[in-house]
Amino acid sequence: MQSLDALTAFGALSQETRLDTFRLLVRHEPEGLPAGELARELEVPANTLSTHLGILARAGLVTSERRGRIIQYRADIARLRELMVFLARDCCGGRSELCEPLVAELACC
Amino acid sequence: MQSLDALTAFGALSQETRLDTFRLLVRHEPEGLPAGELARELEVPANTLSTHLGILARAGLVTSERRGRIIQYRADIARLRELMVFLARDCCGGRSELCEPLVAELACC
DNA sequence: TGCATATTTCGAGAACTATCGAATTATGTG
DNA sequence: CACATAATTCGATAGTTCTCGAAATATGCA
Repeated sequence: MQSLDALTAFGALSQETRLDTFRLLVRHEPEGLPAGELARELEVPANTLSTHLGILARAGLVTSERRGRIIQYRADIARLRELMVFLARDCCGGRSELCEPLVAELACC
Repeated sequence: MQSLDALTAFGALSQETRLDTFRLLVRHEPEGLPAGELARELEVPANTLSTHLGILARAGLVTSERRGRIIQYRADIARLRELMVFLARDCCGGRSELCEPLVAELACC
C-alpha cells in the first residue's frame, strides 16, 4: 500500500457515518449487507449513504455486487489489513522493540 | 480507544502534510524533532505546519515539549498502537481466523 | 408494457478545512 | 532592556466536503 492509498483510506474513515458503515460491514463479513439495509440500520437517507459508500469503495475499503435489485456491500478485510501494515511499518521504523507489544496485543484475537 | 478518538485520529492522518509529518516523527523516535526543523524538512511554512501539528496533537498522535526556544515534537507510538488495535478489533469481529494472517504479517517487524 | 422497489446521480446550499501573510507570544543572549 | 530567533495565533480567502430533495437508472414481476 502506497502513502496515497493510505491517505485516501484515512479520509474515507474520518467521517462518522462512513466509519460506522465500515465497522458494520466488517461485523457482517462475509455475507455483507444490502445498501438499503445499511441506510435503515444507520438511519441515514439512502442517497446520502450511497455517496458515502462510493467514497469507501473508491478507497478500496468496500466492494459491491449486484444481486437482482439489491446491491450487496462487503468490507474488504485484506485492504484493512494492508492499512494496518502500512501503519505498523512506520510504527516499527526498523526497530522491533517498538512493535513487539503491538503484535502481542493484536494476538488477543 | 473510543470510536470518536479513532475518528479524530483518522481525520488527522487524512491530510498529506500531516501524514508525512507523523511518519517523519515516528522515524525520529524517541528523540523527536523541533517544529522548525519539521517545517524545513517538509517544505511547508512554519505557521501552516504549526496548525497541522496542533491538529495532530489534539488527536493525541503527537506530543510536544518546550526546550528553551525550541518546541520538540514526538510521535505518540502508544496512541498509534491503540488506533491499530481499534481497527484490529473490528477486523476480527470475534472470529480469529480473519485476524490470524494479519498478526502473522505484522510479526515481520 | 406498466408499476413498484432498490439504488445511484445531479445540483445547490451550508459547513468545514487548508493555506499563508501579518501580528503576537515566548525565550535566550549581549 | 533591546534584539534575534522559534513558534503560535489571527484573519481572510479559496477550496473541499457534507447533506439531502429531486430526478434518473436498473431490476423484477404481473
